[in-house]
This record gives sequence, C-alpha cells and structure tokens, in this order.
Amino acid sequence: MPSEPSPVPERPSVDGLEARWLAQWEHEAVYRFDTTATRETVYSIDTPPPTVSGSLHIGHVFSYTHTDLLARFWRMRGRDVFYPMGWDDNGLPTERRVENYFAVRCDPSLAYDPDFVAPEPAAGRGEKRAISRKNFVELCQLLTARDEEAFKELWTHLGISIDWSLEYATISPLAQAVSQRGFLEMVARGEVYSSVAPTLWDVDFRTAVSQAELEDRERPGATHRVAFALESGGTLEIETTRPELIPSCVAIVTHPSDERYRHLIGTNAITPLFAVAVPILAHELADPDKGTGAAMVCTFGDLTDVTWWRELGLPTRALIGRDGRFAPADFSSDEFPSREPAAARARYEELAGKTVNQVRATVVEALAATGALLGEPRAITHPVKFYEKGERPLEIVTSRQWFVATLAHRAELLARGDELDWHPDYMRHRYASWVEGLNVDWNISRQRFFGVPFPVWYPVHGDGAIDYDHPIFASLDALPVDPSSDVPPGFDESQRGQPLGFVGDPDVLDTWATSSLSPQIAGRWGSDLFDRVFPMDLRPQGHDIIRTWLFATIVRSHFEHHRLPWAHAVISGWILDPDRKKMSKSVGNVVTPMPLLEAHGADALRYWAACGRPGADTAIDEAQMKIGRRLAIKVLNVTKFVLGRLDGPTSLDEVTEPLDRDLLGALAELVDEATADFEAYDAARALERTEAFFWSFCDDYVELVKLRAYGDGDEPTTRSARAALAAAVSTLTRLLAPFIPFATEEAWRWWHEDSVHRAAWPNPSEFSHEPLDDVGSIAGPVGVVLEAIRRAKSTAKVSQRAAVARVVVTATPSVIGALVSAEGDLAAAGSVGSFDYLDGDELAVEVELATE
RNA sequence: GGGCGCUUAGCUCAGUUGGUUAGAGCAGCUGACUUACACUCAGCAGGCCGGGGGUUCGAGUCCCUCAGCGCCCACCA
Repeated sequence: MPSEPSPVPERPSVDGLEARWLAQWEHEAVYRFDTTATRETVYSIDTPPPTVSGSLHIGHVFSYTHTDLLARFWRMRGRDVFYPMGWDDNGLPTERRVENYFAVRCDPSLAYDPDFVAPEPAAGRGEKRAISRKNFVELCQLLTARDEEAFKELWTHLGISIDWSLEYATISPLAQAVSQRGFLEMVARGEVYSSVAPTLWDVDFRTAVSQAELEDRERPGATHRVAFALESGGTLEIETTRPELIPSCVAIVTHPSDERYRHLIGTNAITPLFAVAVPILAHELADPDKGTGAAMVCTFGDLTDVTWWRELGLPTRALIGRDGRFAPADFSSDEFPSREPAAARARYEELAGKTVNQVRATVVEALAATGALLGEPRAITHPVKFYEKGERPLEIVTSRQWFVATLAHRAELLARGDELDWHPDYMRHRYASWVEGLNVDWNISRQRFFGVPFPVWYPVHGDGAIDYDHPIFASLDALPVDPSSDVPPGFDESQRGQPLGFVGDPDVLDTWATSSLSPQIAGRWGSDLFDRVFPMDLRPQGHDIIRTWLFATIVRSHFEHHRLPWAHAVISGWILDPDRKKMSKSVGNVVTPMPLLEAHGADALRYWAACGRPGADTAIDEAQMKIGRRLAIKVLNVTKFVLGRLDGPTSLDEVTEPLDRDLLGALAELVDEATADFEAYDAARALERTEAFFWSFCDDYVELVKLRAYGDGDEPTTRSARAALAAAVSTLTRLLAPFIPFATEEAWRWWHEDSVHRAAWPNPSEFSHEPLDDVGSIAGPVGVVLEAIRRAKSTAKVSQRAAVARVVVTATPSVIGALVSAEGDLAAAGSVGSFDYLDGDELAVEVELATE
C-alpha cells in the first residue's frame, strides 16, 4: 500500500512525527511477519515477555530499543522478521499486585461467585477480602489486561517494530496448553519427578521457591555459643545463629580430621532445654574454622543441614510450619525422644504457635537462665537466604513438589552454554557459574493460584488417603486442563475428593516453567509456523535473568528438541539513575519513561538507548537524548536541502567530479563497517560510525559542493554534485533508520512511496560501477585546507563568509593534484580569491584574508 | 573463597588484530544572523589513558601485580 511522496514542509519538525507514521505503518502493515516465509529467510526473535506488574520502567525502553535496532536491521536486509510480543502475566507479581490493588486475598476453599464485581482500587489498606480462586484469577486477568495496554502504548510510541498480530500472554489458554504439554513430554521422558523433600519455603507467600529465585541479603544476626551436655560426661560447645532450632536438632557434626572432637565421634550429646540425645558425627562439610568447629544439625536451618541430614541418614524433627510458626510437637514421642519429657513439653508449649523471631527470644532467655548460653550473643552481619520477592528469610519445610532433573544433565547444559553466541561474550561466564553451582533440581511447583495448573490428578484410596505414587496425567489432546474443575479420564465430578475417586493437583507451575517455553508459545508449537521460526535467531534479555529465563529456556529446548533454542543471546545492562545509582523501588529513584518520551520524542530516547553498548550499564542522560533529537532534526533539514536541488532522478554515472567520487568511496566503506557492526550485534558502534560520517557530510561535504549544486542543471559538475548528494542522503537515511525510525521515515517519504523500514539496507555495490580507490585522498587534504580557512576567519573574528585574498598551500605533488581537482569547491566554500601551490613534504596552509 | 567487568578530558563514552602528535559529544570559552537547519555554524582550550613492574624498535592496547568501583557464583554453623 504505497502512498504518494509527501510534500517537503517549509519548516521541517520532529514534533508530531510519531502519530503520523505510527498510523501509516499500521495501515501499511510494515512490520507484518510473512507467515509463509521459510526458515532460511526468517530472522526470529524470542522477545522477553515483561512481567506485567503495573509499572513501566525506563529500563524497558533501553532493552527493547536494542532489540528493535536488530529487528529493523535484519528486516531491511531482506529477512522476514518474526518479532512477537508476549506478556508474562501469570505468577506471583500479579497476584501480589491484585491483592494490594483490590484488597483481596485468594481462599481456594470458597465457591466461585458469578456475580462478583471488581472492587474499587483500595491502595492496599485495611482488611483483605477473601474471594474464590476463580474470582481471584478473573481479577488478575482484569488488571493485567489494563497493564498490558499501558505497555503496548509505550512500545508503540517508541516505534518498536513488533508484529502485534503475534501477541501472546503466558496465562492464555494457548500458553497453558503449551506449558502443560511441555510438562507432560518431560514426564514421558522421565525428566520430571515428584517427591516429598525439604524445600525452600517462603512463609509469607506460603509457597516453595526454586534455587534460581534465591537471593542473599545481609542481615544483622547474632552467634550464640551454647553448651551441649555429653552423654559421656562434660560438655561440647557449638555456635549457632539460630538457637531457636535447638528443639529440632538431630545431630552434631565435626570434621573427620578435627583432633579436638575425634574422640567424641559416635557418642551422643544432649540438647539443652529439651534433653534429646543427638549423635556426634563426622562430615567433610563441617568446617573446623567456623565457630567451635562443631555444628548443630537441625531439620532444617539451611541447605547444609539438608545435605547432612540426607548423607548421614538423620531423623527428621521438623518444627517450622508453612506459615513460619512453630508447629506443635510431642517431646515424649519417638520423633522427639526427650529424656525429660515433662520439662521439654512444658518448654515447648511456650514456643508452639510462635514465629521464628519470638521463639528465638524465648529460647535464648531460657538458655541463659539454665546456664547453657556461654557468654553474650555476639552481634554479626551475615548473608541470609531470601526469596527474591520475599520479605522474611526462607525456611526449609518438607513438602511434596515436582522437580525437573537438571542436575543429572549438568554437563550437557554447560555444553549448550558454550555453543551459544553471547553478546557480550563474557556473559557466558554467568551462565556457566550458575550451572556449575546448581545444587538441587529445579522445583517447578508453586503453592499459588494465578498460574498454569499441573495437568495432574491423583487417585484416592478407599481409606481416603491420596495415592501420590500413581498420578493420572491429562491426555495431550485435552489441553489445557484445570484439574480443579476438569475431571480425569474415567471419573466424573461426583468422585472428586471421595474414597476411590480422585483429587486434582492443587499447585501451579513455576512461572519460569511456562516462560521457558516462550519460543514454543510464540511459535505455536505443533503448527507448521514453529518449524519456520525455531530455533530462533535471537534471545534478547537482561543479565539478571540469565539463571532463570535463559537457563530454563535452554533446559527445555535441550530436553525437548536436543538443540539450543536460539543462536544468539544479547544481554542488556542495567539502567542507572542520572547519578549512576541502580534504580530500585525502595530507593525511589525509578524513572518512568512516558514523561521523557513526551519531552524528547521517541527518536531521541531511542538514540540514547542505542548509544548503550551491549551489556554495559548505562545512566539516564537527557543531554544524550537532546543530541538524538538534534540528529533527527538534521536528517530532515539536510534531506530538505538535497531534495531542493534535485530536478529529477539522478544516476551514479553522473558522479564524475573527483571530490564526489571520493564521497561515494567513503560511503561504501561506511556501509561495509556499519553492516559488519550490526552483524556482530554491535548496533552502538554502527550508530557511532554512521553519526560521525553524517555530521561530517553535512558540515564539510555539503558546504563544499553547495554552490556547485545550486548551478545550472545541465552542467556535468552540477549534476555530479547532485547525484552524489542524493546517493549520500539515501544511504545515510537508511543507515540511520533503525535508530531514529520516525525522522528517517519522514524524510524518506518526501521522495519515496514506500517505507524506509522496508527499503533495502545499503550495499556498497550501489555506489559505483567502477572501483573506488584511495578513499579520502581528495577529502582528506581538502578538509585540512577548509579547516585552515575557517580557523583564520574565526581567529580574526570575522564571518565565515568573509573573503580570502589568497591561500598558499605547501604539499607533495599528489596532494596538490587532489586540491586542484577540488579547487572550485574550496574557492566557493571559503570565498577564496586565488590559490598558490608550493612543493614540500609537509602539508601547510597559509591563509591571507582580504582587507576591507 | 572462586569468577567476570569497569577505571581514558569537568561529564558521558569511543579507541577493532600493539604503529605517527590519544579521539568524539556534552559542558566551558571566543566568534559568526551563512538563501537546508539559530532545534544553526565556525574556532579555541582541556588528558602522568587508576598505581607499579615487565615484554617490545614501539604499549591506552599484550603479560604480571596492586588499588578502587560494580556485578555473578559459592556449603553463609
């Protein structure tokens, strides 16, 4: 749908370009993916589906612009660019946002209320109203739909060249079906398993989390030195930061080579306060240099406890419940075999039902009172494991979870990382160190509500017990299923929860277990489209999610397709605030993009983003945005000038003047370099080169040939200048099109019917039918003389139009030849009366200004 | 503890495989209303390239080492 070229305005402006061209692009379907394209011609992008949690961030502008630069480059190179958009709307961030926004909480035991009306936004205050799971999910969908509109508005306004017909959402039925199929395929191949195991647990969200979602935070704590009585007499001292776990102590470990304790190995210690006998054992992980060298093993204080518990075959005395409070325990039972059951029971009654912090205070007090606490607790700051979105330290609780067997495939996954092209390359180390450091399989179960359900049911025995060992899986053709409302094959709804009936798996999949299938979701896995776009060319993403999204996507593709999901990964850096501090909500320095976009324009923001090197942290810099805006304005003005000189089509054969041919040669080199930069995924470098060339073109070349271009349209010298100017403007506009799509489109459409964004990327062979040698041999010396003339006038504080009586140049014969060939242009640009030349090795220029 | 990155002009950054006197933009200063552009143009000034050592005819660039900043990973009692 080409349109007639639009008229060149009297005063070109970058204001208002966005509205005009966005509408036109939409109308012309400029960014539409050709769904019949074959894999060889496709360039496919695994676009990051942003977490739709409500707030736009300037970082979004940064990284999505980087991707768009590549999309536009490859599109102009003739590839069919598959550039979809996804929304990661399922998962905890959305749930939390919905809870706060509407002041509700999900209670899965409630029945669906079909007449439920979304409450007014409540700003997170007051009592949260309990609603059913289905009503809760509906609110999640309501809110994410609104948020997605805001994101879409930003992408569109920024000129991100997404094909919106390829939009997807991770909570959509399609994504759910793909996610569930991915799970079932792994089940069939034996790559997932369910087990009851100690699991990292967030006590506020009340869900298991995976190793990938952990983060360490420095927290104040205290080490307590505690004396355990020995069965053989005497005491053994340990140090602990978690004295509240003494009632769940199951052993004490020391290093096998530690002479201080070797004689105690195999004997028992007696826990203080609770008088439970625990064995003293040896294990390599016990560090003689930490604390007293003897460590208390509890079920469970940290992941090391889990290792000791597993490897030493220790009993389980789990006390911390899913709500983070101490559960009831019977200290006269086999599980808690106290030697003083009455006293232990009495002590524990004080603790049951309390939070970790409350119990700690009570236990420390009691230890001090009984003399088991040695000295004062010593305050320390130490790293504590948190769920990355959590507010209280993680606990380890035992629960049934589904796991993906990643550990068994560590070597293959490392090899996949080696195989991938990383931009910048050093980011590969992040992946490798993460994979090398994996210590538990990937837990993909979450005890939450707004997510993709496991397509799994369990039979119920006659006695009402659930048979987890014989799960019933959905069939692939039934997907997506919701086991809480759908019924497994061979059952009917009346048997739900009944003896000899079934129950649905109540959990949802980890959000990464779905988004790790983004290539399969966007590519409509199972349709013929998938083979046209997969494996994809590009995965753009932030470095903070290498261990989650990037890793998980490789895992899934490796298992499912035995190959990498993409050839290249481009990793964006952080956005820093103008003071080079990392932005965070808690600091309150998060910058939202819309005001900047309105103040400077899309091209200006894109320019700023494009200047950021791959992987490099970049500060918000409004000065840089202004430079981008200036560049956009200059493109309009120089195009206006050149088009004003043209009286019809030009031909390269008309470029006969040496200075003009020199320009074409330089253009050819520029195109070569910019193309190579883009192919190496370094758009910033391509911009830097192109921009430098463009400004020197405007300030030097255009000034030199301006008067010649104004001349008689039948003169060969005039036609030469005009043809060279046209070729240069055409080329530079296209080279700049990925960066400043609005201004380049505006200027391009003054003399073309079709979008510059569908125009062919420049090719060096466009510039001449003959070889262009010695590039710069004319422009170089000419530039030196021009600069000398300008300097003389500036120093004399006269106008650049002031007349020059005579210029004397000393140079070698070949340089003099070059200058003579461009003497007319130099004379015109510098208002020079006459030139004289002297032979000499060093280029020297003497300028004699004309006297009034 | 292991690893990665950064450190170049007041600021933000280029500097590709080692090769003349280290570049750009911004900010600063001095000028110019110049028929595409005052949202412009010209010019000037500004640098022990983090410190130290080495390799080399030659080092911002390669090697070693130290320091500061940032990040990743780690079994954190």
